[in-house]
Amino acid sequence: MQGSKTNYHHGNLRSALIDAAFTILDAEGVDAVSIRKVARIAGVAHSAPVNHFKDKRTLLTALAADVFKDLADAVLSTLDAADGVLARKIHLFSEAVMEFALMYPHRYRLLWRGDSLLNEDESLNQAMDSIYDPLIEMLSDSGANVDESTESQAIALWSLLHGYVIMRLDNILVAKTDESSGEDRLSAMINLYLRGIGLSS
Amino acid sequence: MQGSKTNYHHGNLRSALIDAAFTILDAEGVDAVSIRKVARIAGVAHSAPVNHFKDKRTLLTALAADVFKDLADAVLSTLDAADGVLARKIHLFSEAVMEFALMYPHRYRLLWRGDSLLNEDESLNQAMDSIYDPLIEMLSDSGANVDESTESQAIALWSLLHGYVIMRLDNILVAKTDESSGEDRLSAMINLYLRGIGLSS
DNA sequence: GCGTTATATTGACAGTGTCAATTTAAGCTC
DNA sequence: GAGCTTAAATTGACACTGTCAATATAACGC
Repeated sequence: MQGSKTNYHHGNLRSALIDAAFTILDAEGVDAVSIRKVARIAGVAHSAPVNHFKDKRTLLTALAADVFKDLADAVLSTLDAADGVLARKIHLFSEAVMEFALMYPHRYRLLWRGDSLLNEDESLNQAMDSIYDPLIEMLSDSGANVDESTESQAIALWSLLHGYVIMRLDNILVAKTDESSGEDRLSAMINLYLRGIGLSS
Repeated sequence: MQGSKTNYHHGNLRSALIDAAFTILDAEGVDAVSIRKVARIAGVAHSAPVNHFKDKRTLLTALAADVFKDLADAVLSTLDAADGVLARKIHLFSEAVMEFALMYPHRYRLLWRGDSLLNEDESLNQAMDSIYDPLIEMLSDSGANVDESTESQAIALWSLLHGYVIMRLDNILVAKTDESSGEDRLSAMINLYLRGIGLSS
């Protein structure tokens, strides 16, 4: 996605900054990501990043867009390996999102920090669509026979899934009742969803 | 909940600090809440709050606990006004949460900033239970006849609801497809849920 | 009234985001 | 290649921030 090796003063500082930001993000969380720390890791002056990200918000937004794209890649590659059965695909979709969130909890959290991001940013919205569009497509050539529109079904799945995932990450409610197998509970919730859209049981 | 009028140096600084924090929170969001600003509004020195909240996390956690309690109050008072039909109660429950979130978006967001809160804090968990327990109770003497446990049903509802609400607040996905009536879409999603737990259609 | 303790102040420290002025280097035109 | 233009990076400053230590002050129990 980035350019060549070493063209300018630094090379391609932009991607170096993003790499550094991800390192901090993964290790210490969103609030620990600071422009100056990122610059320090990349080995440039504290104000160098301004040429590539005018703001902290802009930096975080770029990160979030990358995360959305990575999440989409992870999820979609899982779906490819599935047979054609919709219910099965939905289960795989959900498990893939969950797996990603557990692997990169801070990256996943960043996606939902709407108050720290430029929600109108075009490349962010494009990255979100890279998940949403396939989801819509998956649901639209389905056997689901209910009057809710496909969009509603997609939003419902995404809502249910995200709500559960974030509660797992924060250990809210879930941990109390669910000492053992989170996978099973996720699966049960997806079955509830499937019944809701009129698929199997 | 707080004590008398003016006992100590300031009176009851603790609640004054919380009031100030809510003022900032509502106006500018979670990230704008700072200990020093809160102290300034309350008219005390910048280090005075340390006696009541040793940390910024501690302050935010106290805020979140208050918000959970307020949300519980709002939701439960709505439920009281309902007849005994479970499906109706679930709709009202959801609408009440949505309404609260739209009225106090930044307060609602704070509830889900797990990485800025002391998730183990006892009074925070107690405040969460003040919503969760009635929800469990509501679902348990239900006519829902499905093998998922009541806890799973509660978690599913809460997940679905929160996921949808936060997407509305961030204008993710929802706004794209849903220019007009968010209320209707919420209602449709709850119907999906009701069908999922085996209630009506 | 006196000591103890809770509460508030003051001052300092390192760190932050952002801006303005400046230097450096790359790219382009002739 | 020389010279100009512009992008990229540096430096220094400003007003903030959270946190800590040392100090002062007022309330309370006795």
